[in-house]
Amino acid sequence: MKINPNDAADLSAQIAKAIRDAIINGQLIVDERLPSEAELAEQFDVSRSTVREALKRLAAQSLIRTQRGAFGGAFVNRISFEEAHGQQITTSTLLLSMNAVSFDVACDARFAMERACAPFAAEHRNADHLATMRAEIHRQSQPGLSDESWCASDVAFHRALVDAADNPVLSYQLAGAVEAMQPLMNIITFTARSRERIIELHTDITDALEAHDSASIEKSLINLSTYTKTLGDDVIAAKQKASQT
Amino acid sequence: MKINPNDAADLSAQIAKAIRDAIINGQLIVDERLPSEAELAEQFDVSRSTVREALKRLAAQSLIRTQRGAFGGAFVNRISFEEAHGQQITTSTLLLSMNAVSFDVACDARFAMERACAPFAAEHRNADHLATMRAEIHRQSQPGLSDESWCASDVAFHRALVDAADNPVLSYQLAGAVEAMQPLMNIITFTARSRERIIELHTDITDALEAHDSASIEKSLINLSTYTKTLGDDVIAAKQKASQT
DNA sequence: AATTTTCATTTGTCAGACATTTAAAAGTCT
DNA sequence: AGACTTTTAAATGTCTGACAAATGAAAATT
Repeated sequence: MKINPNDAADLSAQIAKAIRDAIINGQLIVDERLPSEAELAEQFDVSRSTVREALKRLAAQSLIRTQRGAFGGAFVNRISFEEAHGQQITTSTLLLSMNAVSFDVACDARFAMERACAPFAAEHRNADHLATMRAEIHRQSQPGLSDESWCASDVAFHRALVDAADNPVLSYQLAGAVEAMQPLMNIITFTARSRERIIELHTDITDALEAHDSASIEKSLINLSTYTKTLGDDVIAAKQKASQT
Repeated sequence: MKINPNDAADLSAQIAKAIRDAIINGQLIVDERLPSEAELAEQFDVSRSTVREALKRLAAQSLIRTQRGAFGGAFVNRISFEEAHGQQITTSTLLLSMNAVSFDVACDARFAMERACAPFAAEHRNADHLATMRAEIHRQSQPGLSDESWCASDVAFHRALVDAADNPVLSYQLAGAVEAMQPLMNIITFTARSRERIIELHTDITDALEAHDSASIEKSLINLSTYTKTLGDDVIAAKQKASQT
């Protein structure tokens, strides 16, 4: 593990990169203990503070974890789906909010990916998934539900659909995309009428899932995507009109 | 921006979280300058080293960038698709390699997501995309191509297909998934015979894309997925047989 | 007016100190 | 001997103070 003296970047960034590369290409394996901060400082010929800044960078990416005490230190972390998922949400959420991604583009992406789950979900869904989805539909149909609760239930519904695919990689990718979309979805005001329509589509999806009918799931998801985009466009049009007067 | 005195976590982690939250919920906007390290140290009542460790954590997530000099400091960073993409690859690659994700599961996820692009790609593809894909197919058909070059070309081919969807959110998600899969794909030994078959399927995909025929793209992608899984299973079976003797 | 110099501010790095945590090792008691 | 307590060494966490290096603004000079 060497750092490049010609590199213009900060020393702590260079050291973080060196260690990160060692982890990625397998020179450091899961749960292996890194040398102590003092040893690393000596190896890289920098101060302990600089090493610490490098380690904090790696910790922020969940690449290492640290433990205090005599036999503690920094250990290569086995990154979990949970952690990866959390990071993906942070990154994707900011990416969408900071780069003026249009509602339609985000909506297309989200439902396209969800549609990708349909065949697997149709095959692997079990009673639990169906029960969760029907329970969420029931919650959604209760009058007086706050917009927040509605959205939370919507996420839970789609989450169950994704999980029905029984593929942790898809779940991790999709759940991240769905949650990252939430802030954008919040521009929509869900009227009683639109909720009714969405509940219809949710019911269609659940029925199709129960019938192992992948094609119908996809069809309903396309309808849902189209309808959601309509709602979004209406809000945007209303805003523009309001700003013109 | 406050830190919670009851939180057991490291001070630098708490401070990083406080600033991260402020960025996520919009209290700090893009390109806004954070207080100087000395000021932050005073605000949070910690030492400058602790503040610096917190800032390095945020820098590792591309949430801030720092600049030296009189009017420098830490600025809220507009995270780009490039950066987000890079981070996703790092995270996903490690996630797959560290969590014993089976070849089949990863393969299913990858091709399912790619299939999600098909309808959009069929609609938005232009001559450039087709040209890129045909050029990669041509490269793939050259004899004596090294395994590395073959894989690189394969990635470029699929990247072009994804980009044809003309949806940056999909591109960012998909390109990450495809690249993260590469290390797993490397277990496969691409014989001349298997390359021939894959080139056939690539040609089918490109032809269907040219014809705006989304359904055929999806069909070919399913075939490609199935075939790739067969190749993977063969390798795994061969390994098991070898280890038994 | 253009150029150069000075200067204040800020991040990057270093050195050394002490606090805190932790598990092993040593000691003590029954 | 075995269970419990104390000690101890090693590691991270935090703080202080210092200096280097970069950088843009302001002042001085040509």
